[in-house]
Amino acid sequence: MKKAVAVVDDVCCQSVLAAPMSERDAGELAHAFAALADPARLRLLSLLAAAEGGEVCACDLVAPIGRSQPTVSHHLKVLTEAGLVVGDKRGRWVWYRVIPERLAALRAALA
Amino acid sequence: MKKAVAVVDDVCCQSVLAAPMSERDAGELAHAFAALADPARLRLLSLLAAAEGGEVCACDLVAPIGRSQPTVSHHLKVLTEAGLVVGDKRGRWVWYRVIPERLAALRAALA
DNA sequence: CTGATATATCGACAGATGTCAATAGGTGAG
DNA sequence: CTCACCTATTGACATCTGTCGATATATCAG
Repeated sequence: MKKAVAVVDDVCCQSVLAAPMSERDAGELAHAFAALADPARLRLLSLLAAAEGGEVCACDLVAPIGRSQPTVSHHLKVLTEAGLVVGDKRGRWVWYRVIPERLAALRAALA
Repeated sequence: MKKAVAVVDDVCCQSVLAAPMSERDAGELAHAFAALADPARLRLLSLLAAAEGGEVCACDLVAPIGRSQPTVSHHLKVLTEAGLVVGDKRGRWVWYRVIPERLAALRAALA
């Protein structure tokens, strides 16, 4: 039984620069970088990272991003599936926070 | 008169995590990450980085990537416009190499 | 000049992606 | 229970993107 982030756990640790990549590895890493290849998602990440307590209610993410609520929800889903953020449901609200280890893994892939 | 890489020079140095990003900055950074969001381009980067001398003739990049010559040329153009590689024309051939500072800048944006 | 080779560009097309309006699902207040 | 509110999903649509075949451009050999 896989956890939500398990699908991307194995993209963590090899560098693009170390040795020629297989098509499969490159595809997985490309999918991870694709999660960063959108302005709305980068802004969501920066809002979460800069927040006090490290987490923000989804309801407070719609207005700053300047997109509709469904669009923001969509981007949060993409970030979640990429393992970059995680959402915690508390009553009616969902609080999102960055998963720094995942960002570090992508950073390491460029080193 | 701008140089080829000048258009992306200003995406270098701010971190996603430091503070909320503007839509404009996020758009530029997203465009940079988009260059990494393709398996063929990641494989091209890894081939260049792993090569002795740090450079490879474009003619030797087509077969390993498993795409047509026009497709590889297209990806090399995308990487070039993103400032990640540079091509040096020598006679009939073009030798490509990675620009490590540019990769480092993207890495820094995740730190 | 002519032909061969390397690279880039063009045109076309299928598939992926970002966006919104409408709506569904879930939760708490009264 | 009923209503208001937050979040996610669905459906539709325009745009972007990766790919290839065909072709253009450039360079060198003979």
